[in-house]
Amino acid sequence: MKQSVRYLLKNFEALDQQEVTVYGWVKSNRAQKAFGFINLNDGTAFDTLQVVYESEFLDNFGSVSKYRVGSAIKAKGILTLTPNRRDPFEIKAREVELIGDSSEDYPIQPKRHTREFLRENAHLRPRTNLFNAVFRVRSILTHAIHSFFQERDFIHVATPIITASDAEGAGETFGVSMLDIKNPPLTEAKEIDYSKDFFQKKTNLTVSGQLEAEAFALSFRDVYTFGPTFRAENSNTKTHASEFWMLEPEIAFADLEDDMDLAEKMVKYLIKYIKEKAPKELEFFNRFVEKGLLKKLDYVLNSPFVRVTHHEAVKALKEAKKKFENTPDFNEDFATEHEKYLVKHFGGPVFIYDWPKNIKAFYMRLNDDQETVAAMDLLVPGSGELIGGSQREERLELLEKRMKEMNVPKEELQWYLDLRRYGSCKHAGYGMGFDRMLMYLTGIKNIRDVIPFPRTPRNCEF
RNA sequence: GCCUAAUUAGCUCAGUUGGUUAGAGCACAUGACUGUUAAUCAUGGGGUCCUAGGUUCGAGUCCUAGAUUGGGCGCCA
Repeated sequence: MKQSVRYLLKNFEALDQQEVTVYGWVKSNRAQKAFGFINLNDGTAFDTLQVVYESEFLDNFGSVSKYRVGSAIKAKGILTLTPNRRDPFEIKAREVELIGDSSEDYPIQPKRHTREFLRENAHLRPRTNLFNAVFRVRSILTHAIHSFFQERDFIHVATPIITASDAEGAGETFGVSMLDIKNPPLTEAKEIDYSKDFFQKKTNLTVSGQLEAEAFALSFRDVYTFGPTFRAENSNTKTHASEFWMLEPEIAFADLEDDMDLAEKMVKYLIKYIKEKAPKELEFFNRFVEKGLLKKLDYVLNSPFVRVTHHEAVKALKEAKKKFENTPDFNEDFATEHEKYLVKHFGGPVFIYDWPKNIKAFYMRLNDDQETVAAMDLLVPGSGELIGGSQREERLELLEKRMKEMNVPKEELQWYLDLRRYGSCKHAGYGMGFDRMLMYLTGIKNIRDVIPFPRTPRNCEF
Protein backbone atom coordinates (compact mmCIF):
# COMPACT_ATOMS: atom_id res chain seq x y z
CA MET A 1 0.00 0.00 0.00
CA LYS A 2 1.38 3.41 -0.88
CA GLN A 3 -0.01 6.86 -0.24
CA SER A 4 0.53 9.99 -2.31
CA VAL A 5 1.77 13.13 -0.64
CA ARG A 6 -1.38 14.85 -1.88
CA TYR A 7 -3.52 12.27 -0.08
CA LEU A 8 -1.54 12.66 3.14
CA LEU A 9 -1.76 16.47 3.03
CA LYS A 10 -5.52 16.19 2.74
CA ASN A 11 -6.07 13.47 5.34
CA PHE A 12 -3.21 13.71 7.83
CA GLU A 13 -5.39 14.56 10.81
CA ALA A 14 -7.18 11.22 10.60
CA LEU A 15 -3.92 9.32 10.08
CA ASP A 16 -2.07 10.27 13.27
CA GLN A 17 0.15 7.40 14.46
CA GLN A 18 -0.74 5.28 11.42
CA GLU A 19 1.87 3.59 9.31
CA VAL A 20 2.18 5.01 5.79
CA THR A 21 4.40 4.32 2.80
CA VAL A 22 5.48 7.00 0.36
CA TYR A 23 7.56 6.99 -2.80
CA GLY A 24 9.19 10.08 -4.23
CA TRP A 25 12.30 12.11 -4.94
CA VAL A 26 14.61 13.72 -2.40
CA LYS A 27 14.38 17.52 -2.51
CA SER A 28 16.82 18.01 0.35
CA ASN A 29 18.54 15.86 2.92
CA ARG A 30 19.93 17.25 6.17
CA ALA A 31 21.72 14.71 8.33
CA GLN A 32 23.02 15.10 11.84
CA LYS A 33 24.81 12.58 14.06
CA ALA A 34 21.93 10.32 15.02
CA PHE A 35 19.00 11.66 12.97
CA GLY A 36 18.23 13.53 9.79
CA PHE A 37 15.51 15.02 7.64
CA ILE A 38 14.54 14.32 4.07
CA ASN A 39 12.14 16.56 2.23
CA LEU A 40 10.32 14.31 -0.17
CA ASN A 41 8.33 15.34 -3.23
CA ASP A 42 6.36 12.81 -5.21
CA GLY A 43 4.95 15.23 -7.75
CA THR A 44 1.36 14.81 -6.60
CA ALA A 45 1.51 17.97 -4.55
CA PHE A 46 3.35 21.25 -4.66
CA ASP A 47 4.50 20.83 -1.04
CA THR A 48 7.13 18.42 0.18
CA LEU A 49 6.74 15.87 2.93
CA GLN A 50 9.26 15.78 5.76
CA VAL A 51 10.63 12.34 6.60
CA VAL A 52 12.51 12.13 9.88
CA TYR A 53 14.96 9.26 10.13
CA GLU A 54 16.77 8.19 13.27
CA SER A 55 19.68 5.81 13.79
CA GLU A 56 17.86 3.96 16.55
CA PHE A 57 15.19 2.79 14.05
CA LEU A 58 17.26 2.30 10.90
CA ASP A 59 20.02 -0.23 10.19
CA ASN A 60 21.08 1.76 7.15
CA PHE A 61 21.17 5.19 8.80
CA GLY A 62 24.66 5.84 7.46
CA SER A 63 23.67 5.40 3.83
CA VAL A 64 20.33 7.19 4.18
CA SER A 65 22.15 10.23 5.53
CA LYS A 66 24.07 10.31 2.24
CA TYR A 67 21.09 10.13 -0.15
CA ARG A 68 21.60 12.92 -2.62
CA VAL A 69 19.12 15.43 -3.98
CA GLY A 70 17.14 13.95 -6.86
CA SER A 71 17.33 10.32 -5.69
CA ALA A 72 14.18 8.22 -5.86
CA ILE A 73 13.36 6.59 -2.52
CA LYS A 74 10.73 4.66 -0.64
CA ALA A 75 9.96 5.58 2.97
CA LYS A 76 7.76 3.68 5.36
CA GLY A 77 6.98 5.13 8.78
CA ILE A 78 4.58 6.51 11.34
CA LEU A 79 2.65 9.65 10.46
CA THR A 80 2.97 12.00 13.43
CA LEU A 81 1.18 15.30 13.98
CA THR A 82 3.54 18.17 14.77
CA PRO A 83 1.27 21.14 15.50
CA ASN A 84 4.10 23.22 16.95
CA ARG A 85 6.43 22.95 13.98
CA ARG A 86 6.41 24.48 10.55
CA ASP A 87 4.75 21.49 8.90
CA PRO A 88 1.55 20.16 10.48
CA PHE A 89 2.81 16.57 10.36
CA GLU A 90 5.81 14.44 9.41
CA ILE A 91 6.75 10.81 8.85
CA LYS A 92 8.90 9.11 11.49
CA ALA A 93 10.72 6.58 9.35
CA ARG A 94 10.97 2.90 10.18
CA GLU A 95 12.33 1.94 6.79
CA VAL A 96 14.01 4.03 4.09
CA GLU A 97 15.15 2.47 0.85
CA LEU A 98 17.04 3.82 -2.14
CA ILE A 99 15.25 3.07 -5.41
CA GLY A 100 17.24 5.16 -7.86
CA ASP A 101 20.45 6.97 -7.02
CA SER A 102 21.09 10.49 -8.36
CA SER A 103 24.72 11.00 -9.23
CA GLU A 104 26.91 13.81 -7.91
CA ASP A 105 26.41 16.01 -10.96
CA TYR A 106 22.60 16.27 -10.68
CA PRO A 107 21.95 19.68 -12.23
CA ILE A 108 18.92 20.66 -10.14
CA GLN A 109 20.05 21.96 -6.78
CA PRO A 110 18.06 23.34 -3.88
CA LYS A 111 18.79 26.88 -5.03
CA ARG A 112 17.70 29.39 -7.63
CA HIS A 113 18.41 28.53 -11.26
CA THR A 114 17.99 30.73 -14.28
CA ARG A 115 15.07 30.03 -16.60
CA GLU A 116 17.54 29.65 -19.48
CA PHE A 117 19.45 26.89 -17.72
CA LEU A 118 16.24 25.07 -16.86
CA ARG A 119 15.05 25.34 -20.46
CA GLU A 120 18.16 23.46 -21.51
CA ASN A 121 17.22 20.84 -18.93
CA ALA A 122 13.58 20.63 -19.91
CA HIS A 123 13.52 16.95 -18.91
CA LEU A 124 14.45 17.78 -15.31
CA ARG A 125 12.81 21.16 -14.79
CA PRO A 126 9.37 19.78 -13.88
CA ARG A 127 11.03 18.71 -10.63
CA THR A 128 11.51 22.33 -9.57
CA ASN A 129 8.89 24.20 -7.55
CA LEU A 130 8.23 26.65 -10.35
CA PHE A 131 7.70 24.17 -13.15
CA ASN A 132 5.88 21.72 -10.94
CA ALA A 133 3.38 24.53 -10.38
CA VAL A 134 3.30 25.69 -14.01
CA PHE A 135 2.63 22.29 -15.47
CA ARG A 136 0.09 21.32 -12.86
CA VAL A 137 -1.81 24.52 -13.62
CA ARG A 138 -1.47 23.75 -17.33
CA SER A 139 -3.17 20.42 -16.76
CA ILE A 140 -5.92 22.00 -14.67
CA LEU A 141 -6.46 24.72 -17.27
CA THR A 142 -6.96 22.10 -19.96
CA HIS A 143 -9.63 20.54 -17.84
CA ALA A 144 -11.18 23.94 -17.08
CA ILE A 145 -11.62 24.59 -20.79
CA HIS A 146 -13.39 21.31 -21.33
CA SER A 147 -15.66 21.80 -18.34
CA PHE A 148 -16.59 25.37 -19.36
CA PHE A 149 -17.75 24.22 -22.79
CA GLN A 150 -19.18 20.89 -21.71
CA GLU A 151 -21.27 22.62 -19.02
CA ARG A 152 -22.73 24.72 -21.82
CA ASP A 153 -23.46 21.71 -24.02
CA PHE A 154 -20.79 22.47 -26.60
CA ILE A 155 -19.61 19.55 -28.74
CA HIS A 156 -15.88 18.95 -28.81
CA VAL A 157 -14.61 18.29 -32.33
CA ALA A 158 -11.15 16.97 -33.16
CA THR A 159 -10.24 18.90 -36.29
CA PRO A 160 -7.44 17.47 -38.46
CA ILE A 161 -3.75 18.08 -37.81
CA ILE A 162 -2.76 17.38 -41.40
CA THR A 163 -4.59 19.48 -43.97
CA ALA A 164 -4.40 20.23 -47.66
CA SER A 165 -5.82 23.67 -47.23
CA ASP A 166 -3.30 26.41 -47.82
CA ALA A 167 -6.01 29.00 -48.18
CA GLU A 168 -6.37 30.13 -44.63
CA GLY A 169 -3.99 33.04 -44.90
CA ALA A 170 -0.42 34.17 -45.21
CA GLY A 171 0.81 32.11 -42.27
CA GLU A 172 3.83 29.97 -43.06
CA THR A 173 3.05 26.28 -42.78
CA PHE A 174 5.15 23.19 -42.15
CA GLY A 175 4.95 20.86 -45.13
CA VAL A 176 4.04 17.21 -44.69
CA SER A 177 5.54 15.01 -47.38
CA MET A 178 6.84 11.51 -47.93
CA LEU A 179 8.65 12.45 -51.14
CA ASP A 180 12.40 11.97 -51.37
CA ILE A 181 13.60 15.54 -50.87
CA LYS A 182 16.93 14.77 -52.58
CA ASN A 183 15.20 13.48 -55.68
CA PRO A 184 11.54 14.47 -55.82
CA PRO A 185 9.30 13.55 -58.77
CA LEU A 186 8.86 16.51 -61.10
CA THR A 187 6.04 17.65 -63.35
CA GLU A 188 6.64 18.65 -66.95
CA ALA A 189 6.99 22.21 -65.72
CA LYS A 190 9.86 21.04 -63.48
CA GLU A 191 7.91 21.64 -60.31
CA ILE A 192 7.57 19.13 -57.52
CA ASP A 193 4.83 16.68 -58.43
CA TYR A 194 2.76 16.34 -55.31
CA SER A 195 0.30 14.04 -57.05
CA LYS A 196 2.95 11.37 -56.40
CA ASP A 197 2.99 12.17 -52.70
CA PHE A 198 1.27 10.22 -49.91
CA PHE A 199 -1.98 12.20 -50.09
CA GLN A 200 -1.62 12.88 -53.81
CA LYS A 201 -1.52 16.60 -53.08
CA LYS A 202 0.51 19.16 -51.18
CA THR A 203 -0.21 18.91 -47.47
CA ASN A 204 0.83 20.74 -44.34
CA LEU A 205 0.35 20.86 -40.59
CA THR A 206 -2.70 22.81 -39.52
CA VAL A 207 -2.54 26.49 -38.64
CA SER A 208 -6.16 26.52 -37.48
CA GLY A 209 -9.10 24.18 -37.06
CA GLN A 210 -11.60 26.96 -37.63
CA LEU A 211 -12.91 26.09 -41.10
CA GLU A 212 -13.65 22.52 -40.09
CA ALA A 213 -15.10 23.73 -36.79
CA GLU A 214 -17.52 25.88 -38.79
CA ALA A 215 -18.84 22.75 -40.51
CA PHE A 216 -19.57 21.25 -37.12
CA ALA A 217 -21.08 24.47 -35.78
CA LEU A 218 -23.53 24.37 -38.66
CA SER A 219 -24.51 20.89 -37.52
CA PHE A 220 -24.25 21.00 -33.72
CA ARG A 221 -24.73 24.76 -33.17
CA ASP A 222 -22.11 25.17 -30.42
CA VAL A 223 -18.74 23.44 -30.81
CA TYR A 224 -15.08 23.85 -29.92
CA THR A 225 -11.83 22.41 -31.13
CA PHE A 226 -8.79 22.32 -28.90
CA GLY A 227 -5.43 20.96 -29.95
CA PRO A 228 -1.96 21.59 -31.31
CA THR A 229 -1.30 24.15 -34.02
CA PHE A 230 1.83 24.73 -36.07
CA ARG A 231 3.36 27.89 -37.49
CA ALA A 232 6.58 27.95 -39.46
CA GLU A 233 7.22 31.67 -39.05
CA ASN A 234 10.73 32.64 -38.07
CA SER A 235 9.43 34.45 -35.02
CA ASN A 236 11.83 35.07 -32.19
CA THR A 237 9.76 36.54 -29.42
CA LYS A 238 8.57 35.47 -25.99
CA THR A 239 4.98 35.06 -27.13
CA HIS A 240 5.54 32.85 -30.20
CA ALA A 241 6.28 29.15 -30.54
CA SER A 242 6.34 26.92 -33.61
CA GLU A 243 4.06 24.38 -31.95
CA PHE A 244 1.39 25.56 -29.55
CA TRP A 245 -2.16 24.80 -28.50
CA MET A 246 -5.17 26.70 -29.59
CA LEU A 247 -8.77 26.68 -28.48
CA GLU A 248 -11.35 27.56 -31.12
CA PRO A 249 -15.03 27.69 -30.21
CA GLU A 250 -17.56 28.26 -32.98
CA ILE A 251 -21.18 29.19 -32.33
CA ALA A 252 -24.12 29.25 -34.76
CA PHE A 253 -27.08 31.64 -34.75
CA ALA A 254 -24.75 34.08 -33.03
CA ASP A 255 -23.10 37.41 -33.87
CA LEU A 256 -19.98 39.25 -32.83
CA GLU A 257 -21.62 40.52 -29.66
CA ASP A 258 -22.42 36.93 -28.61
CA ASP A 259 -18.86 36.00 -29.51
CA MET A 260 -17.37 38.62 -27.21
CA ASP A 261 -19.81 37.69 -24.45
CA LEU A 262 -18.69 34.08 -24.69
CA ALA A 263 -15.00 34.99 -24.67
CA GLU A 264 -15.42 37.23 -21.64
CA LYS A 265 -17.41 34.64 -19.73
CA MET A 266 -14.83 32.00 -20.56
CA VAL A 267 -11.82 34.05 -19.46
CA LYS A 268 -13.52 34.78 -16.15
CA TYR A 269 -14.52 31.15 -15.69
CA LEU A 270 -10.95 29.97 -16.33
CA ILE A 271 -9.54 32.40 -13.77
CA LYS A 272 -12.11 31.37 -11.19
CA TYR A 273 -11.46 27.70 -11.85
CA ILE A 274 -7.70 28.00 -11.39
CA LYS A 275 -8.13 30.09 -8.25
CA GLU A 276 -10.28 27.33 -6.84
CA LYS A 277 -8.23 24.30 -7.91
CA ALA A 278 -4.68 25.62 -7.65
CA PRO A 279 -4.56 28.17 -4.83
CA LYS A 280 -1.09 27.06 -3.63
CA GLU A 281 0.35 27.41 -7.09
CA LEU A 282 -1.19 30.86 -7.66
CA GLU A 283 0.12 32.02 -4.31
CA PHE A 284 3.58 30.86 -5.34
CA PHE A 285 3.37 32.73 -8.66
CA ASN A 286 2.10 35.78 -6.83
CA ARG A 287 5.12 35.73 -4.52
CA PHE A 288 7.94 34.73 -6.82
CA VAL A 289 6.89 35.28 -10.44
CA GLU A 290 4.59 38.28 -10.69
CA LYS A 291 3.96 40.42 -7.64
CA GLY A 292 0.35 41.51 -7.75
CA LEU A 293 -0.83 38.59 -9.89
CA LEU A 294 -3.73 37.74 -7.58
CA LYS A 295 -4.82 41.37 -7.47
CA LYS A 296 -4.72 41.52 -11.26
CA LEU A 297 -6.79 38.34 -11.62
CA ASP A 298 -9.34 39.52 -9.07
CA TYR A 299 -9.67 42.81 -10.91
CA VAL A 300 -10.28 41.04 -14.22
CA LEU A 301 -12.80 38.76 -12.54
CA ASN A 302 -14.81 41.65 -11.15
CA SER A 303 -14.88 44.19 -13.95
CA PRO A 304 -16.52 44.13 -17.38
CA PHE A 305 -14.05 44.04 -20.27
CA VAL A 306 -13.77 47.31 -22.15
CA ARG A 307 -15.06 47.12 -25.73
CA VAL A 308 -13.94 49.70 -28.26
CA THR A 309 -13.93 49.77 -32.04
CA HIS A 310 -10.66 49.77 -33.93
CA HIS A 311 -11.45 53.34 -34.97
CA GLU A 312 -11.89 54.46 -31.35
CA ALA A 313 -8.71 52.67 -30.33
CA VAL A 314 -6.66 54.36 -33.03
CA LYS A 315 -8.18 57.67 -32.00
CA ALA A 316 -7.09 57.03 -28.40
CA LEU A 317 -3.58 56.27 -29.66
CA LYS A 318 -3.48 59.44 -31.74
CA GLU A 319 -4.60 61.50 -28.77
CA ALA A 320 -2.04 59.87 -26.47
CA LYS A 321 0.75 62.06 -25.12
CA LYS A 322 3.17 59.17 -25.61
CA LYS A 323 5.32 59.23 -28.76
CA PHE A 324 5.19 55.98 -30.74
CA GLU A 325 7.85 54.61 -33.08
CA ASN A 326 5.06 53.55 -35.42
CA THR A 327 2.38 56.10 -36.19
CA PRO A 328 -1.11 54.75 -35.42
CA ASP A 329 -3.26 54.50 -38.57
CA PHE A 330 -6.99 53.89 -39.05
CA ASN A 331 -6.20 51.36 -41.77
CA GLU A 332 -3.43 49.48 -40.04
CA ASP A 333 -2.96 46.76 -37.44
CA PHE A 334 -1.43 47.69 -34.09
CA ALA A 335 2.26 47.47 -33.29
CA THR A 336 3.29 45.84 -30.01
CA GLU A 337 3.81 49.28 -28.46
CA HIS A 338 0.24 50.23 -29.36
CA GLU A 339 -1.18 47.08 -27.76
CA LYS A 340 0.82 47.75 -24.61
CA TYR A 341 -0.47 51.30 -24.46
CA LEU A 342 -4.08 50.28 -25.01
CA VAL A 343 -4.21 47.68 -22.23
CA LYS A 344 -2.59 50.18 -19.90
CA HIS A 345 -4.86 53.01 -21.02
CA PHE A 346 -7.99 50.91 -20.52
CA GLY A 347 -6.68 49.31 -17.35
CA GLY A 348 -7.05 45.62 -18.22
CA PRO A 349 -8.33 43.28 -20.92
CA VAL A 350 -9.86 45.17 -23.81
CA PHE A 351 -11.80 44.02 -26.87
CA ILE A 352 -11.00 45.83 -30.11
CA TYR A 353 -13.75 45.20 -32.68
CA ASP A 354 -14.84 46.27 -36.17
CA TRP A 355 -11.52 46.16 -37.99
CA PRO A 356 -10.70 47.57 -41.43
CA LYS A 357 -11.44 44.80 -43.91
CA ASN A 358 -8.17 45.02 -45.83
CA ILE A 359 -6.03 43.80 -42.92
CA LYS A 360 -8.27 40.90 -41.93
CA ALA A 361 -9.04 37.42 -43.23
CA PHE A 362 -11.40 36.62 -46.11
CA TYR A 363 -14.02 34.81 -44.02
CA MET A 364 -14.84 37.71 -41.70
CA ARG A 365 -18.27 39.26 -42.08
CA LEU A 366 -18.48 42.57 -43.91
CA ASN A 367 -20.18 45.30 -41.88
CA ASP A 368 -22.85 47.58 -43.31
CA ASP A 369 -20.34 50.40 -43.71
CA GLN A 370 -18.64 48.23 -46.38
CA GLU A 371 -15.28 49.23 -44.88
CA THR A 372 -14.93 47.17 -41.71
CA VAL A 373 -15.46 43.56 -40.77
CA ALA A 374 -17.02 42.11 -37.64
CA ALA A 375 -13.74 41.01 -36.08
CA MET A 376 -12.48 41.29 -32.53
CA ASP A 377 -9.18 40.95 -30.69
CA LEU A 378 -8.86 40.63 -26.95
CA LEU A 379 -5.70 42.31 -25.72
CA VAL A 380 -4.38 41.56 -22.25
CA PRO A 381 -1.40 42.92 -20.34
CA GLY A 382 1.71 40.76 -20.71
CA SER A 383 0.47 38.26 -23.26
CA GLY A 384 -0.56 40.62 -26.05
CA GLU A 385 -3.27 39.29 -28.31
CA LEU A 386 -4.86 36.51 -26.30
CA ILE A 387 -7.99 35.99 -28.38
CA GLY A 388 -8.81 36.81 -31.98
CA GLY A 389 -12.21 36.13 -33.47
CA SER A 390 -14.93 37.25 -35.79
CA GLN A 391 -18.43 36.80 -37.03
CA ARG A 392 -18.12 34.74 -40.22
CA GLU A 393 -19.39 35.85 -43.61
CA GLU A 394 -22.50 33.70 -44.04
CA ARG A 395 -23.69 35.28 -47.33
CA LEU A 396 -22.44 33.18 -50.23
CA GLU A 397 -22.14 35.97 -52.78
CA LEU A 398 -20.23 38.27 -50.48
CA LEU A 399 -17.92 35.48 -49.40
CA GLU A 400 -17.15 34.50 -52.98
CA LYS A 401 -16.51 38.13 -53.88
CA ARG A 402 -14.15 38.52 -50.95
CA MET A 403 -12.25 35.34 -51.84
CA LYS A 404 -11.76 36.59 -55.37
CA GLU A 405 -10.50 39.96 -54.14
CA MET A 406 -8.02 38.29 -51.82
CA ASN A 407 -6.91 35.57 -54.25
CA VAL A 408 -8.16 32.70 -52.11
CA PRO A 409 -8.50 29.66 -54.41
CA LYS A 410 -12.15 28.61 -54.55
CA GLU A 411 -11.65 25.05 -55.78
CA GLU A 412 -10.16 23.71 -52.54
CA LEU A 413 -12.87 25.38 -50.45
CA GLN A 414 -16.02 24.26 -52.20
CA TRP A 415 -16.97 22.36 -49.10
CA TYR A 416 -16.60 25.57 -47.08
CA LEU A 417 -18.84 27.42 -49.55
CA ASP A 418 -21.36 24.58 -49.29
CA LEU A 419 -21.93 25.63 -45.70
CA ARG A 420 -23.36 28.87 -47.15
CA ARG A 421 -25.39 27.03 -49.79
CA TYR A 422 -27.22 24.68 -47.48
CA GLY A 423 -28.86 26.27 -44.48
CA SER A 424 -26.45 29.09 -43.92
CA CYS A 425 -26.88 31.19 -40.80
CA LYS A 426 -24.98 33.82 -38.95
CA HIS A 427 -22.22 32.34 -36.85
CA ALA A 428 -19.08 33.43 -35.06
CA GLY A 429 -16.07 32.10 -33.24
CA TYR A 430 -12.64 32.87 -31.91
CA GLY A 431 -9.22 31.39 -31.34
CA MET A 432 -7.42 31.59 -28.04
CA GLY A 433 -3.71 30.88 -27.66
CA PHE A 434 -3.83 28.35 -24.83
CA ASP A 435 -0.20 28.90 -23.89
CA ARG A 436 -0.67 32.66 -23.80
CA MET A 437 -3.62 32.18 -21.47
CA LEU A 438 -1.39 30.12 -19.22
CA MET A 439 1.22 32.88 -19.27
CA TYR A 440 -1.44 35.36 -18.27
CA LEU A 441 -2.60 33.18 -15.37
CA THR A 442 0.83 32.35 -14.02
CA GLY A 443 2.69 35.58 -14.72
CA ILE A 444 5.37 33.66 -16.64
CA LYS A 445 6.79 36.03 -19.21
CA ASN A 446 8.16 33.59 -21.81
CA ILE A 447 6.03 31.10 -23.72
CA ARG A 448 8.96 28.64 -23.66
CA ASP A 449 8.40 28.30 -19.92
CA VAL A 450 4.76 27.24 -20.10
CA ILE A 451 5.28 24.56 -22.77
CA PRO A 452 6.76 21.27 -21.50
CA PHE A 453 9.15 20.81 -24.43
CA PRO A 454 8.94 23.97 -26.52
CA ARG A 455 9.63 24.11 -30.25
CA THR A 456 10.93 27.40 -31.61
CA PRO A 457 13.03 28.32 -34.66
CA ARG A 458 16.36 26.43 -34.49
CA ASN A 459 15.26 24.47 -31.44
CA CYS A 460 13.66 21.03 -31.41
CA GLU A 461 15.49 19.37 -28.51
CA PHE A 462 13.91 16.53 -26.54
C1' G B 1 14.99 38.36 -40.45
C1' C B 2 17.00 43.22 -37.96
C1' C B 3 19.19 45.73 -33.53
C1' U B 4 21.54 44.85 -28.89
C1' A B 5 23.89 42.30 -24.80
C1' A B 6 26.02 38.00 -22.86
C1' U B 7 29.09 33.24 -22.86
C1' U B 8 34.72 31.96 -16.83
C1' A B 9 34.00 25.21 -11.98
C1' G B 10 27.91 20.98 -12.05
C1' C B 11 24.88 25.97 -10.95
C1' U B 12 24.91 31.49 -9.94
C1' C B 13 28.50 35.01 -10.54
C1' A B 14 33.34 38.16 -9.58
C1' G B 15 37.87 38.78 -12.26
C1' U B 16 41.28 45.97 -11.70
C1' U B 17 45.21 49.27 -17.23
C1' G B 18 46.88 43.23 -21.21
C1' G B 19 51.30 40.81 -16.52
C1' U B 20 52.74 35.75 -10.52
C1' U B 21 49.51 29.78 -9.43
C1' A B 22 41.86 32.50 -12.48
C1' G B 23 38.41 33.41 -7.21
C1' A B 24 33.59 33.25 -4.13
C1' G B 25 28.78 31.14 -2.71
C1' C B 26 25.91 26.89 -3.58
C1' A B 27 26.56 21.71 -5.17
C1' C B 28 30.02 17.40 -4.45
C1' A B 29 33.54 14.49 -0.96
C1' U B 30 35.29 13.78 4.31
C1' G B 31 34.33 15.06 9.28
C1' A B 32 31.62 17.69 13.59
C1' C B 33 26.72 18.57 15.53
C1' U B 34 20.21 15.53 19.70
C1' G B 35 14.84 19.24 15.57
C1' U B 36 16.68 20.63 10.65
C1' U B 37 13.68 22.72 6.69
C1' A B 38 17.95 26.84 0.67
C1' A B 39 20.47 23.90 8.30
C1' U B 40 25.21 25.40 10.34
C1' C B 41 30.66 24.82 11.05
C1' A B 42 35.65 22.82 9.45
C1' U B 43 38.63 20.59 5.62
C1' G B 44 39.26 18.95 0.57
C1' G B 45 38.72 17.89 -4.76
C1' G B 46 36.94 20.32 -9.10
C1' G B 47 38.68 25.06 -14.93
C1' U B 48 39.28 23.31 -23.16
C1' C B 49 37.84 31.09 -19.53
C1' C B 50 31.92 29.17 -26.09
C1' U B 51 34.73 27.89 -30.99
C1' A B 52 38.35 29.20 -34.83
C1' G B 53 41.78 32.63 -36.32
C1' G B 54 44.64 37.24 -35.26
C1' U B 55 47.51 41.34 -32.49
C1' U B 56 51.31 41.04 -28.55
C1' C B 57 57.37 39.42 -25.18
C1' G B 58 52.66 38.02 -22.72
C1' A B 59 45.34 37.43 -23.84
C1' G B 60 39.88 35.31 -19.44
C1' U B 61 40.84 40.68 -20.76
C1' C B 62 42.14 43.68 -27.29
C1' C B 63 40.60 42.61 -32.85
C1' U B 64 37.86 39.51 -36.77
C1' A B 65 34.51 35.62 -37.98
C1' G B 66 31.18 31.91 -36.31
C1' A B 67 27.96 29.28 -32.68
C1' U B 68 24.55 29.47 -28.70
C1' U B 69 21.52 32.17 -25.30
C1' G B 70 18.82 36.60 -23.30
C1' G B 71 16.25 41.28 -24.31
C1' G B 72 13.89 44.65 -27.96
C1' C B 73 11.57 44.85 -32.81
C1' G B 74 9.58 42.60 -37.26
C1' C B 75 6.93 38.47 -39.35
C1' C B 76 2.29 36.24 -37.27
C1' A B 77 -5.61 32.57 -39.89
